Amino acid sequence: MPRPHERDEANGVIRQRNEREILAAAEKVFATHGYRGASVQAIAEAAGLPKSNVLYYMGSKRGLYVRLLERMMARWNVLLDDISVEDDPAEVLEAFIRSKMALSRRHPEGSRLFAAEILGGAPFLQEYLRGELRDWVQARARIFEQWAERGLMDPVDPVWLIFLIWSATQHYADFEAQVLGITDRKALSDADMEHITTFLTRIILKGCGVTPPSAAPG
Amino acid sequence: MPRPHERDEANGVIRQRNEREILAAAEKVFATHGYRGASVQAIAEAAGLPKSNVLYYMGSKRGLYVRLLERMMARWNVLLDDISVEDDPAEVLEAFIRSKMALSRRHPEGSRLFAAEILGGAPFLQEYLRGELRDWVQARARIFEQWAERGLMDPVDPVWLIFLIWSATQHYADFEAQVLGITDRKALSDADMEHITTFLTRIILKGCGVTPPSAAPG
DNA sequence: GTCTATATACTGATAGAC
DNA sequence: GTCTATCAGTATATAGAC
Repeated sequence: MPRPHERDEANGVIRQRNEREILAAAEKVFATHGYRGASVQAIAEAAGLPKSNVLYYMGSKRGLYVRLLERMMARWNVLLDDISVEDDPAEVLEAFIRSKMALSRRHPEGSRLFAAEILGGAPFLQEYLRGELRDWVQARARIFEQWAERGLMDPVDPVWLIFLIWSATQHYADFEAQVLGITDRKALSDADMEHITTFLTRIILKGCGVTPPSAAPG
Repeated sequence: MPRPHERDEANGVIRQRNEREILAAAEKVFATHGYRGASVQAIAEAAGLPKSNVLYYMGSKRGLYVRLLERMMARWNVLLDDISVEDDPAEVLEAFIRSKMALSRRHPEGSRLFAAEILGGAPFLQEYLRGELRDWVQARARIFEQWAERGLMDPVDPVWLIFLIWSATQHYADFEAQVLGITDRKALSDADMEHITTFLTRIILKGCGVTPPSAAPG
């Protein structure tokens, strides 16, 4: 009878911790170097484990990468709650900008991993972009159009508006190195992020003719 | 006396053409896979040349990459003409957005190459970001502030405004795969780019309280 | 100037000792 | 479950035939 397997609970704990370490390390390495440029060796070193351990836990480099993409999509999906024509445009747009900024803030490596995947032509995410995400964008776009018909905002192209919000908010994760270099910072503080969120909300809401929430009576 | 070297002009033409092919191919491959992920082999195949030919012309992978980054910075510098407090904010901001969109349009691979470099922490561009580019941003920022003091635009943070314009315009090159997937297009047409430029100009100018050029009397 | 052959290091993945 | 040793394949770069 093998002795080392006796305490399964303990091993489960070790496994959990190692998997967490590997996923965190891999997210960073894939985000920095892209799929091809990332090596299992580099991931293992960042996780403080031998290379074969990483492959033992994750099966393959490809499987690990797909798992990370799916984890990021899941985080993303949390934000994708439905909206209705009856909602207040200002509140919805501000919540949209704010939650997207919070996601970039909480998961900068995941955001960069996603960006690297898109930059490389989205070889693993074609299906997601042309399916789930397209449907989500078009549903929101229809609501924006109805708001414009009701005179609650300018008749701007709703899809370009969504892309504008995405690009403006992702920028602070994806181009962090540029932002920090130019502004002579070592990191963006919570206060910085709050200022940027307020700034973007203000420009975008005013830019598409949405009345701020405070001015709209209940 | 060696014979093959007689016609230097002809060889010069071949060299020029090969170098051009290699640079174009390398820009694409580096943009797609990042520095580490790109292989000289893949670049050579894309250029239709043997691998050692690429290294013969370019010296090393690293040298080729740096040369491409510098070429992109040079293209960029063309846009960096000085502006003055006396200029019209609406005209300057529109020209800024329009020229940046044109650059993304003309050199999408270069734009993605730059994006991949920043995404990976800008290991080759630290100096440029903290020097030349920072100075350029701060000079423009000061002008924007003076415009705000004169009541020509809202007192928004000028640096965040520059980042907003950069992110919104770069998006259509860097995240092209996402834009095409979601909007069910095979490519962005010139008309699309013109619509997007008009859209962004409208939102951003209105968003920061700049009066459009037509409304401002000479 | 151009290309084949090769040197040396590293890649993802696996077999097998413990 | 964990790690060492090793596989075949590919990486950058160069030496040398033509």
